[in-house]
Amino acid sequence: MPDTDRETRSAEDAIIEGRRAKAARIRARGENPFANDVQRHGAVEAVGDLRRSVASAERGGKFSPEAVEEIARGRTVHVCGRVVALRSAGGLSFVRIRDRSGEVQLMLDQATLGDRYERLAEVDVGDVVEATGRLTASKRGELSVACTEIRVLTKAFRPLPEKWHGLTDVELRYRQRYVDLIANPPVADVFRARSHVVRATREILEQHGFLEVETPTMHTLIGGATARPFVTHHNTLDMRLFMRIAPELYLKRLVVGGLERVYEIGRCYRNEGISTRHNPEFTMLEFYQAYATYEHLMNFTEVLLRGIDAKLAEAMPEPHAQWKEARPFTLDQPFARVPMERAVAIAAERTAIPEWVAAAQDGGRAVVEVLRADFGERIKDWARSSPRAKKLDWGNLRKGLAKCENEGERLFACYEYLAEPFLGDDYRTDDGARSVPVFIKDYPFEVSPLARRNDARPELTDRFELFVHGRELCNAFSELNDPDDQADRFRAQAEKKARGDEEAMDYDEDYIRALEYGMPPAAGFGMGIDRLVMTLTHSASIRDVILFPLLRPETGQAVR
RNA sequence: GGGCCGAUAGCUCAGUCGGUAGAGCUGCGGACUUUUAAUCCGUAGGUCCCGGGUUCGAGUCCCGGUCGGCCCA
Repeated sequence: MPDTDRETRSAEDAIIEGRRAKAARIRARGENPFANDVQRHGAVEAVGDLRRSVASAERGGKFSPEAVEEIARGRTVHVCGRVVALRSAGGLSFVRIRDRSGEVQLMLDQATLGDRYERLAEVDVGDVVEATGRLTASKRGELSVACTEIRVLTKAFRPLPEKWHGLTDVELRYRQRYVDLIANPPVADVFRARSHVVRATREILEQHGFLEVETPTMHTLIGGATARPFVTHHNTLDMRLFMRIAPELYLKRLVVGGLERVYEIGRCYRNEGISTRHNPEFTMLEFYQAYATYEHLMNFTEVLLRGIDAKLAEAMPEPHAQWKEARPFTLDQPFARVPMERAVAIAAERTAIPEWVAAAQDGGRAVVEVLRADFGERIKDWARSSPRAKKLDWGNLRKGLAKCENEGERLFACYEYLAEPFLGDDYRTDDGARSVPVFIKDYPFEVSPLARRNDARPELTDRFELFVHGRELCNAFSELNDPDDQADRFRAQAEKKARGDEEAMDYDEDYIRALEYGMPPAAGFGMGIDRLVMTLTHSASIRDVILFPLLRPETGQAVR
């Protein structure tokens, strides 16, 4: 029962109709409202280059018309961009356009343009225009192109969001990122920063002799991390495939193969919840270096992060200065290095719970022993001992400990609930103003199925994670290259899986075979690029650094 | 998965005790030859997220749902 008569015309429809009518007028004159013959005027100049070309005429952000014109010497400039503001003062109009490099004002004078001045009525905010003219400045010191020509290159049918507030509806921002990027310029800066971060990462790794490689993203087994995978299917081979959760095992095969220093920056997929720190697909950097240990990699991590930040600062000085100021942490001083047992002991002391403080004198393991016994009634006193104790997530600490199957998992659980939430508070600069990144190192082997055991204390592994202001950023270790030990660890994982652990790894026979050919001693490193960009640009959500984050599909939207 | 919060014009937001749906920006018409969120005059624009309930009457109260945000897992 179609009911077309009931069709209502919304305000937006009316605007779109008006803009289509303007496009029709342009067509009626014999011009194309979707023209693609820009180059007939010669090369288009980036407005950022124009601005730089007359930089010496600038004083305190303002340009003097005489100084600009003297430098420009009447040369005709040719610019293209999107109209972001439109103001008319009668016979003189101002059009602000933006291209990838910045913004510039166009001045349109009725006396100069004559009849063509009226065509300005066909231009709306949001249109893409082309203009030619000579470089000058307005009386108020705004760098401007005094136009001899302007035309619509691309007519925008839909109106942009409100000019002052921009687009703030978070859902719309993610669903229509193209609008977000136009309406909210700082958003575009974050994605420019992301590109610089990835490039800087490549440059630094190349400098250190690493080879970039690409390994499969569709795996037949689950490995390299503990996470639930996405499952897919290959028709011809009638084979189940998993989207990779990590590239680790393939990269280490390449170390066996003699490439010695390899890295990959690529998409990984984890079939888990969505949060401000998790998107189902994300970008991971992993690198592997033969003849290095996790101690080397701690040093290199500091070099890498400072190097990336320095290159970002060089590429985007103004936004970087703002981000750096807003950061609650600093990269400028040596990162803290704390064994996990020590981190637990320190955290226990800070709770001021007498039993815990006493146990902490004998180290983190002793604290774990105290917690191993049932909390019983003591939990009431414990939880009230201090402001720090009140902040502990007691319910999950208890639940987490109950699930543990061994000493290593218990130490890790204690670390996770006692120490990790406070890393940003506990490791600070001398003046206390900012947090200092901290390497937590020497993880129990039971929670590190691919890491090499410590020679002196085989119940620990040569592994670290880096936390920047409490946010996990990197995970690295000396690689386990003993095929028999690795086979044992895989078996333990397979048993976990058989008991219903959906995040456990599969037994990878081919990987064991590779290790049996001999992998040189090596250390490997993983870092989430998304989280790194969040950290450096002081973004609150991973969705602010992923152009098109996963969202539920739109519902109830009629096809337009 | 749980808790809290939100959804009203294209955008940003008000909407009192349940009683005719509001503003600014945008749009449209007009004035203005140096604007900078231009200004001034006029004018148009609504599936109040969806479904149900209570009521003489629901944007408002109740129930269910959808989508989103934040926090926790």
